[in-house]
Amino acid sequence: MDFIERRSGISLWRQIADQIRIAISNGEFDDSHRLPGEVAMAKRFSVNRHTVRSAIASLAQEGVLRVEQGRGTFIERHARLQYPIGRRTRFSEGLAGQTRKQAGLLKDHAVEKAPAKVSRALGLKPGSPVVRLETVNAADGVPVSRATAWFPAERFADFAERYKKLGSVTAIFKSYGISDYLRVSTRISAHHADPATLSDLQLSPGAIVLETEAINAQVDGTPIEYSTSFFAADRIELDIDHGDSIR
Amino acid sequence: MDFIERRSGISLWRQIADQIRIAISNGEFDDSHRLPGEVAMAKRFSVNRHTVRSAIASLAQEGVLRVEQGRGTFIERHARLQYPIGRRTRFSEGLAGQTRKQAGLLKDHAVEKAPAKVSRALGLKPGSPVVRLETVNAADGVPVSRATAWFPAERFADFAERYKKLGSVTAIFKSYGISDYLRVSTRISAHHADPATLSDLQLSPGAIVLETEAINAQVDGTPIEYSTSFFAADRIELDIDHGDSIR
DNA sequence: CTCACATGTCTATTTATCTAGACAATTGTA
DNA sequence: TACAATTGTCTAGATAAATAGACATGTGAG
Repeated sequence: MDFIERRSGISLWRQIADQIRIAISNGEFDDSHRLPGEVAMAKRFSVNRHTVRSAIASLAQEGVLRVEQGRGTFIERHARLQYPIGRRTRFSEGLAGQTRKQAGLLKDHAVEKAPAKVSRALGLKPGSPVVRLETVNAADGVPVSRATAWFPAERFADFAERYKKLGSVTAIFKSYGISDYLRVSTRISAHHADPATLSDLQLSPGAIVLETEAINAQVDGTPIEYSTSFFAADRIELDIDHGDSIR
Repeated sequence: MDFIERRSGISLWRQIADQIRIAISNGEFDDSHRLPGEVAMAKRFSVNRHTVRSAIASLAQEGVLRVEQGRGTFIERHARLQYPIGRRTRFSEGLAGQTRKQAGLLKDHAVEKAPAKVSRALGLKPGSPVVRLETVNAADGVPVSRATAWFPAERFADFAERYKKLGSVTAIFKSYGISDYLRVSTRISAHHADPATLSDLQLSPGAIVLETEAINAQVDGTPIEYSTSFFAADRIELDIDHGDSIR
C-alpha cells in the first residue's frame, strides 16, 4: 500500500508524517475528519505503533492534527492559503479575505552596494547603491513568508524609514509619486529551507520553502524593485494569474 | 556559522547534504568549482568528518558532486533547468535549447468518469467521461516531471492513441483542428513527493516536488485540458511569464 | 455498568546513526 | 624525492531511532 524507505536519511516517523500531510491535502480522510487508529496506521506503513505515534505527535505539535485520548486523532488544519501572483501582485492585497489579520515585520535594512544579481535585475551599474529590506510576513499570527527586497538607493534613499511609517511597499511607491507598477518576471523554485529561514518562519529542519525571485517595474518598464521571497510551503500555495486578454 | 538540528527526524548527513545543495545553487563555491576539504566542512557544521562524508557520498551518488581522492570534491552539476510558464505554455518547447534530448513516456491512460475537481475545472457535468493521460517527461535521460492530464472524452475520444503517434499535446490538438490554446490559470505548491512520484522520477524519500495545477482553454475560453504536474524540485525551476503588454 | 476500542505510559532490546581516532592511498608541489 | 593536503578504510564506542510487549487511562455504545 504505502511504502517508506529505511536508511534514507529521513527517519520513519518523519516519512510517515509527510505522507499523512499529503493524504490530508488530497482529502483522503475528509468525510469524518478522523484518522484511522494508530494500530491500523502502523499496519498500513508496516511499522511499530510507537513510530506512528511519533509522526502523529509531530503533526499535532504543528497544529495539523488534534489527538484525543479514547476518541481518536482528528484533522485540525486543512487548506493552504492562496497567494496570487500576476502582473499586479501586491503582498498586502494578496491574502485579503483569507485571513483576519496580517502583519509585515521589518527585520533589517541597509544601504549597500548592489550584488551582481541585483544590479543586473534592476538595470544598474555593478556596485551601485541599493536599499535592502528584510521583512517577515505573518497571517493570523503565523509567519508565512520572508522576503528580501532591493530598491535603487538613488531614487528611494529613505525607503526603510517610510516602510516603518507606511508599512506597505505599494503605499511607499505612491508616496514617491509612483501610482502603478507591474510584475515583470517571477522565477519559482522549491527546496529545503536554510537555517535563517527556518528560524524566521518558525519551521523545523527539513521543511520546504517556495522561493520566488521577482522584478517589479514602472509602467514604462523601468525596474524599481528586485526581491526574493521564501514561502512556507505547507502554509501557502501560489496562484498564477495569466491575465484574461489575448496578447 | 551554519546550524543543523538534532532529533528533527532528518539525519545530520541529510541536513548537511541539503545545505551543500543550497550553497551550490547560491553560487557559493563558484570560483573554483571545488568544495572546502572534509575537515573544514566538519568544523563548519560542528559534526564528525564521517558525517560530512556521508552527505558528500549521497550528493556524489546523485551526480551533484564528484569526489577525487587526493585532490578534493568538485561541483559536477550546477544549475536547474528552467521551465517557462505563461499564457502559451507548451511542455515540448519549454526546455528547448537547454537540453539535448527530451522524451515523453505514456505510462497509463483510460477513459473514466471525471472526478469532482476535473469536471469543475473543465466546466463539465459531474461524472462526464474524460480521457486521463499519465506521462513521465525526461530531459537528457533524467526524469524531470510526471503529469496527469484530463481531456473531455466527448471531443477527444482517441487522445491516447494519437499521443502514441504524435507524442505531443500541441500536435494532437492541432490534429483535432485546434491550432491555438491558452493557459488560463496555474496553481503552484511544493511538498514532499509521494511514493508513486518518488519512483516515477527516480527520487529518494524526502525529495521535494513542485506541483502545478493548470487549465488550458481554446482562444474562445472553452476549457480543453486540466492537468496536474509534479516537477523534481532539485532539477527544475519554474519561470513565470507575465506578458509584456499592458492589460 | 460493562465492553470494545481508542490513546497514554513504561521497560527492554535491537538496529541505525554519529563520534573518535588511527592509518592508508592518492595528488600536487617544493 | 620528501612533504603537505587531500580522500579512503578500518575499528570501537556512544547516542538516537525503531521494535516489542504489557498495562493504564479515557470514550462511547449497548
